[in-house]
Amino acid sequence: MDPLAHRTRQRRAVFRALSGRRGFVSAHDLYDAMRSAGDHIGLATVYRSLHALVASGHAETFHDDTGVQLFCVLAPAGRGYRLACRVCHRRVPIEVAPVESWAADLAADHEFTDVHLVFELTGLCSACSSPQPEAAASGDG
Amino acid sequence: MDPLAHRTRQRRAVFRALSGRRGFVSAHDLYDAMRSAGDHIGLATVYRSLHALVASGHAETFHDDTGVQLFCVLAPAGRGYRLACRVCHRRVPIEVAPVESWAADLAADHEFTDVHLVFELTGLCSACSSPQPEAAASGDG
DNA sequence: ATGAAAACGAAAATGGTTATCATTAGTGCA
DNA sequence: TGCACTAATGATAACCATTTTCGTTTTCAT
Repeated sequence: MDPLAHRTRQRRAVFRALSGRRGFVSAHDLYDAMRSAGDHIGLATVYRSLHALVASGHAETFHDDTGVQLFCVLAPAGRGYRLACRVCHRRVPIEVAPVESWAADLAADHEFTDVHLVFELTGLCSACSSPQPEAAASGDG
Repeated sequence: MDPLAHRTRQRRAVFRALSGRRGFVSAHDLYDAMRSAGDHIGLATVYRSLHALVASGHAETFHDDTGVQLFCVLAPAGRGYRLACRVCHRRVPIEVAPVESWAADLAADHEFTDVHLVFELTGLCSACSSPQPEAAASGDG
């Protein structure tokens, strides 16, 4: 099934908006972005479309530390992973094969099947980290 | 630091109640159980105590498929990463150091700082994947 | 026992997600 | 192309887990 073959304009728009994102987004963020971009769409429709995309296997989702559900276009093996700057959104393609094989290996080792790997690596690129004030740099842990 | 050394009766009670549980519990479930058992305690206090336990490293928490936060006394491995079964929530502590160092290495290689690694590995454990009836407990996927 | 500070509990507030329902858009068929 | 039927939409209310509020109670140190 082709996600772009979805019946409605809105669902296609959601898929396109999600595809244009690097990394995971919350439904609300995507909604805000789409409205800002001029799309006329409702929050409920964004949620429905996102869930439809997940159900049909075109997107994946998980809940972050605060319980918010995040979405991302499904990354086929070997594609979609990247190192992204949280400030300027610069993306660096990375070779994630070792991690994937490590994960597959580990899962098989514990007799787990149907393994899902959610993986996202973000940071501040050299350009964005240089002039950053150091005030709130304290990471916990 | 001994979790039983917490200042208040309530916090001790929450720790004891959580310790008596085999798997993960939601704050509300624990609250209900404690009230049923005769404890006089408020919901907010259960949440506060649970979070304090997590913060002090005596419990761990994650969000299930529906976004509900579940708690459990800390597994021996300590770190937040694990391989988890999406059906029965059985967890296998995993050695994630190689991935962390790989990520740190990669980030440094690209001059990224303040790196965030979102990493989640889930699957179906041997018990849950073998005799899956496709009608009843079908995990959509 | 006494005072200051922290924790408590009940209830209200918060906020992300889902349900409702009148309306609109999309699909199949003549 | 036009019509009828069905599913999708969108504004808003409802939901519900979690957090905050705030007056009261408990704890810790003296």
